[in-house]
Amino acid sequence: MIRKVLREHLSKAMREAGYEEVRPEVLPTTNTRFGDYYSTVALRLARRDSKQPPEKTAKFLVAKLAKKEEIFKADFTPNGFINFSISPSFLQAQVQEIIEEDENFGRVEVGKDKKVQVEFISANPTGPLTLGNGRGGFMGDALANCLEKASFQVEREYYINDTGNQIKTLGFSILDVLGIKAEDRKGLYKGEYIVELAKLLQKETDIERYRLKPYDVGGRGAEVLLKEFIKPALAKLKIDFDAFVSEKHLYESGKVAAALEVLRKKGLVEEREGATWFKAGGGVEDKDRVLVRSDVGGSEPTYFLADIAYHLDKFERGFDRVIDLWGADHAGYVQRMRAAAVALGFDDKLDIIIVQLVRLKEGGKEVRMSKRTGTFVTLEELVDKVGLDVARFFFISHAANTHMDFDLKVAREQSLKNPVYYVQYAHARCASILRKAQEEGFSLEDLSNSDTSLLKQPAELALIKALMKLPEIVEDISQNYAVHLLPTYSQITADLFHKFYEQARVIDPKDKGTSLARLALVMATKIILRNSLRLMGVSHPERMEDLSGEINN
RNA sequence: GCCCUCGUAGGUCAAUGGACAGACCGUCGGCCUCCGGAGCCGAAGAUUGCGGGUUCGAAUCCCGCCGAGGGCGCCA
Repeated sequence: MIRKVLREHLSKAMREAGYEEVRPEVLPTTNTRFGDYYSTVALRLARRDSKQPPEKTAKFLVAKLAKKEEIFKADFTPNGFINFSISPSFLQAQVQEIIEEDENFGRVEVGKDKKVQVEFISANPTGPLTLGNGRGGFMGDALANCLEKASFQVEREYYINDTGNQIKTLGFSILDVLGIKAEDRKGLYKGEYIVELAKLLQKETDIERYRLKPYDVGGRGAEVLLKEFIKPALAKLKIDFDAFVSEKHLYESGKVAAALEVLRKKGLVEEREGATWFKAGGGVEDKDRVLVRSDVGGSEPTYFLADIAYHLDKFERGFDRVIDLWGADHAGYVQRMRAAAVALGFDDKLDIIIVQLVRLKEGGKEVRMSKRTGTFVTLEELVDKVGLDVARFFFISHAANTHMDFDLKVAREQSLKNPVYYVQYAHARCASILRKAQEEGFSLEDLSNSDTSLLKQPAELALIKALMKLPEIVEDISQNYAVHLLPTYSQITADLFHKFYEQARVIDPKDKGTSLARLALVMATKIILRNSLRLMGVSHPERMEDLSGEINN
């Protein structure tokens, strides 16, 4: 990874110069005018030592840098930036490396010997998956893929909230459509799926038996819903989980009660007003949260206590890092979970990502989505309309904290000119060129041994610079969880490939050497695009025709 | 009322406190005797919601206001 190499060189130069900053930032430039990477250490140091102008520090550090003409050239500017340009010979060698590493290219070691858990979707088993679930689902899946690529041992988990009031409500809702009217029908779940669910339940069991026990009907309903609705949907969306953990099971196995004891032993618990409270500390009562409710005889634990038990369980399972992706409707809940994490000492191992909800629009007008009113678009409907690749790419393309609007009409109209096709087309084009080359009698077997030093055109070198950044992207995402960097990166790469294609003839029977070098570059591009698309869970067609059938509109 | 998040070209979004804020869609104008035109080249389009502050440097950090979304003590 070139960024790392530059960092190390700069770091060494700084140590030799007597500066403290051991791991200086080295960033890719946004403008090629300034080379390929740059560092602002000189500017940063100027803050500490105002007597030394940045330019002078930059000049001094550049002079200290070991001469590595075969890897990079360093320069400084009057305003104090240190700029690096990567040498063509280094770039040319990258093409061979990418081909040799193939599927493995992009792998980094940051997560070696570390276990990480990603918990995502965890949609309540009271209805089909929503667009918001899709956003969190695709992001969580892509994040898990990236963490794996960063050498973490990754586990994907779905937490099932299969207990509590919502289950009772589900039970009432099912009974209601079966003709057993609930007293208070206001909060009931509505929609086609409740009717379907009721039919399924009726078929498999004697509902009469449950007539007076809505909670049991709801419990069974949740099981069926998970099995018949949610899990098939996940399969269709190509999201795999390693584990489904049941909240109910946490209760049954005594883990919830055990968690309360842990808190009690640490002196974090207080009985007050008939309830049991978690003491947030700081001597302020208004941040305390209820662990065991008072209104049901002081015996019913809250979701909060169950969640503490759940997280304790996670860490008992030996994860070095736990990442929770929660919908924005849980944002207010983060603070109390964090407080519990601090009190129990796993704060530094827990990361909570809030994924903003998706606002649905129809022809520019907002449509309220609600399981209770039954007006919502399910993830499956969306995928049926625009295709899985488009849906995945679209949801991953937005940073988790941006509020996104989703207009099904627009999505359908735009699905054919979706940026995902731009990337897939570049991949198919690579495949096509390679096929053509074989027809023309070129052997693709040992492209990694072709003379890539013939790749000297600006468009060729620019493309290589993009290709070799994949490991940096993977490393960054494994640290900052910004999976939306992936679509952006793949688009930039595809863009540079298309530009290269337009101005450089790859297959030229009259110039075998250049042809082979360019074929190597095409092969390397194909590998990078394929690896990136895989990380996003998006298909990488050999021919664009392979995608037809993907869209059903 | 309080808390969290967001506000960037006409639209959808990028941009790790760094250099002249980048793409795509849309609009306008070009490019196929040749490896896939689902492509390429060019043009127009931005006072980064508004006002202050911190900094050598702010879309990014802090304060206030406006607008949007979400949440609010014992629902999950």
